[in-house]
Amino acid sequence: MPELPEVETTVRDLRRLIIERVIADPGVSFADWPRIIATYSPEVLGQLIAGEKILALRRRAKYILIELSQHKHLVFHRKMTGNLFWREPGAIADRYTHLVIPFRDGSELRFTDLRKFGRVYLFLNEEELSQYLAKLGPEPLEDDFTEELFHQLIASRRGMLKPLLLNQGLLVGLGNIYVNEALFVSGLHPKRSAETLKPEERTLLYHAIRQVLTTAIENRGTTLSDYLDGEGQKGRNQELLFIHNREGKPCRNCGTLIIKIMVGQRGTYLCPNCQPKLSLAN
DNA sequence: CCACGATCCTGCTAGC
DNA sequence: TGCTAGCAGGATCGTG
Repeated sequence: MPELPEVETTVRDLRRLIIERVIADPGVSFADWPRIIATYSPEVLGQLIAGEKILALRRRAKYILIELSQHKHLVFHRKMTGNLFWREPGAIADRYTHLVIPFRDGSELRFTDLRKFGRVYLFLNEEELSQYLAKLGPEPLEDDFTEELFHQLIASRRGMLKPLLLNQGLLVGLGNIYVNEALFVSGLHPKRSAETLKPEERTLLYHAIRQVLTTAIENRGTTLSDYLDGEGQKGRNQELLFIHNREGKPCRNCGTLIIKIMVGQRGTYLCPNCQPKLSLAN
């Protein structure tokens, strides 16, 4: 579930909440599903992070990067239903908690995940970290993600737009919700082959992607059912979605009823009027 | 390069 | 009401 805006919101929250806190010894106080920890056993992870101070938090793609000393990094990916939040000392238990990292002050970092797809990694140095992240494409909201770069990335791709934009090797951060939204905003059909786009259509898509992500961050992310921010609170972008999860409802632009189809095995919402199958001028 | 299916899990709900 | 098939913010791997 969490896509770029949700991960960004969580990172900003946790930055305020856990930087400077020191991890207790041992560094793992609860772990009931060892597979959640991808790189070590719960015991070894607990030893490796014990006594470490939280120095910085960053987001890369949909990963939350927590920097410790000597460039050690705790890295979380929440996949579909994972959440990461900070709790005060003595806070009541959260459902679906599978990993707890205690701080010396008694507060906790809790990783919850209904479906158990989420993962946590510990990388011991910059080298290990960057090697793991090397597979990822550029960040769509960074300054170096120029319109020119986007044109280059997709101009000669023959795949359908929808699965292409979900590919984190091409560009990162988009998931099912925001791809659906961005294609609607740019008036493009999800099954259009990227190579059939005219330059002006690629430009529309470029700006739609950035607009949709930026707006969602301003609204603290989209909570359809499971997503919670760094304090365990819901986002509010779900009220502003144009088409995602709005099958049978009127398009906010033209009133045509929104339909749902499957594209690349993912539920795909679109307005048949605003997103015609072929380009308008052919 | 591209499409498709299976896989990792649990919970909810549409449809019978 | 009760059951069950299918789907849900992701990503990876194998096949053709």
